[in-house]
Amino acid sequence: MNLSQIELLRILQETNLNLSKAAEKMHIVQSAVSRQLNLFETELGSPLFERQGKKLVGMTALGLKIMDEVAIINRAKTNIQHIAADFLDSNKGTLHIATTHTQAKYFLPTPISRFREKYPGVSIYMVQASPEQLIDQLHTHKADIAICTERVDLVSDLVLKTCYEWHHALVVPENHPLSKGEITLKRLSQFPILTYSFGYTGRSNIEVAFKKEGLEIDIILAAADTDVIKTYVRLGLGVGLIAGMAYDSLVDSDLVARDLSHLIPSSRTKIAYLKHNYLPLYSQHFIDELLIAAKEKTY
Amino acid sequence: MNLSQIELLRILQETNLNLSKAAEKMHIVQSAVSRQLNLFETELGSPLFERQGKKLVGMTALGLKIMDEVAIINRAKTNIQHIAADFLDSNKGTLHIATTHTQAKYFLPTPISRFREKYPGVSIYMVQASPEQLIDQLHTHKADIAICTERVDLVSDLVLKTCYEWHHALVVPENHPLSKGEITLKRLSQFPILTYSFGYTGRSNIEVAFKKEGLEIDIILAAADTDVIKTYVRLGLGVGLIAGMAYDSLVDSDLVARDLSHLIPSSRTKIAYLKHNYLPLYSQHFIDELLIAAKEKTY
DNA sequence: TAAGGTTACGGCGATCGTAACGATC
DNA sequence: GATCGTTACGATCGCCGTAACCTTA
Repeated sequence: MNLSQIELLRILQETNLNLSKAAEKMHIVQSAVSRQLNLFETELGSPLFERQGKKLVGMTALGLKIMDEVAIINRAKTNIQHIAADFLDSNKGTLHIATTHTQAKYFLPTPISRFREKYPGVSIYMVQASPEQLIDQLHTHKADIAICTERVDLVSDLVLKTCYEWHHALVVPENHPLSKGEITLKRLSQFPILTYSFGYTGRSNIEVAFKKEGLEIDIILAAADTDVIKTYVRLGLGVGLIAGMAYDSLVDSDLVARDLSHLIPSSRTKIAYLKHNYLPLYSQHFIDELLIAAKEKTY
Repeated sequence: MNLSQIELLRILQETNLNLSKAAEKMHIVQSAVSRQLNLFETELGSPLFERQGKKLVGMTALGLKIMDEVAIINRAKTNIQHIAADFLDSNKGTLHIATTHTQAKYFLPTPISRFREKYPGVSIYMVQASPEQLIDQLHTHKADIAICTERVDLVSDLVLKTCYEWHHALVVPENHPLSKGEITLKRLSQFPILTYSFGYTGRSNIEVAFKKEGLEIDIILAAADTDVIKTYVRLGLGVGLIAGMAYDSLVDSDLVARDLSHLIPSSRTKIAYLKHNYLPLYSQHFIDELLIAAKEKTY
């Protein structure tokens, strides 16, 4: 048994049990991969893969049992490499951040630019994704840290830190009836609403609030992106329900924002990363930076 | 990085950082070990060990950080091998049981002989040890399963199963004053006592019981071994406090046993094994056998 | 016939063993 | 001088790549 055989198993999983593609990923020829797999199987004494003819079509019971351990080994192996690299120069490295549009545009700029000043040697990669995909990005090691609001509570192998709490805001054009007077859910529900797509940026809290009161809402536009919402609010299509931090009093001076914290439950934006993954020192400092930035703002 | 380098690190720990002994354990010459260590250190970019001259005298901060991951990899590696071996022939293998004298003599014979009938291909090794050592036996992989009463609750990386609950018994020669009449702690405390060594077989519960009543006891013999206690009870040195299951009405017919369940809190004998270790099927059946035997008896 | 996998064979490189040397107690 | 570790060098064994071959969609 050796580490490349272990890695091979992982890669085979990623490539739908395709030896040729696995060979490509490992930068060796396909025959070598075939041989290594057979060697490993004969060493263990029984096959790890179901075969139809010569093609791999699935894993045997043994294979499945072993894959857990394989994942553990691969993780620990890269952890060792990361720990060592971090130890060598803790100011150098890469940081892959997965997040949604709202966070990327309205929250992250400050902490990221501060972080860049402290760690000019760290290359930052931003991966924008839908909330559902964020966790997957972590699991597939395409991202080290995910920042988002929805759907992160379910998974158990994540470390979660609450970053900040925020409220929704209503945005309407100036002179819109809702720019004045008391706002209630009932009054809100009488206007066509523009807000986030399902699964995005606290959308579920909006659902909950209206449902509780037994009110139907007419969502005529659901976007992943606050800017799209604002654009159509400006065009008069309806009223916008957006995250509080997404209202910029300078740029959006033609819109009126009104706090909805008394109507819609607050949302929590969270930082998530894999429990068993090594995070370099600078990553931990980045998280600190996020938490500091979060404290400075209130939405 | 390769698996033998990872294993080398583990073995170096076990051998007090002695390269020569590590080489011996790995069945290669010492120079090869030296080279592999240097290769690994240069691959990672910084040393893992503190050196005085050429001798290894400790681990660097990096080395210490990495050892956790090393342990994980080694464990997963042997797990894979065990899983495969188990899959190949689940009726063959070895089972190392660590336990104390009392369990070995009075509890284990039945479940072990039943187990041997079902799994004649499994070689059973019994490792007798003091309760303190038992957990260590698990950690050093000298034992797969530990069975004992004391001091197993502290450690977190163990799976614990309560095997059975038992009470202490008093044993005295026939015609001894305590062979008749009501027994109280106070009355007991007036006789010289023979019982288990500290840390053994529910001894701590005895301490607790007397201390609660503010009674001093005069322990004139503390043994790891019930038979020693009985022997000296027979010689009239004092009264014996032993585990209920250690009284055998056939062999010990010259002694009178009296239940102390109303005086001394009951003890729990537990089965312990490492959380992240693969247990072969037969081991799990052995545990089942233990639990069955436990139910059949009452002490 | 293209795509995926196996088997045979030759060559190269990684790693081992021998051995001589250096250091420390 | 005994113990422990490093370095040099030759030999070996493992693993890769090329290539021919097999099988199935």
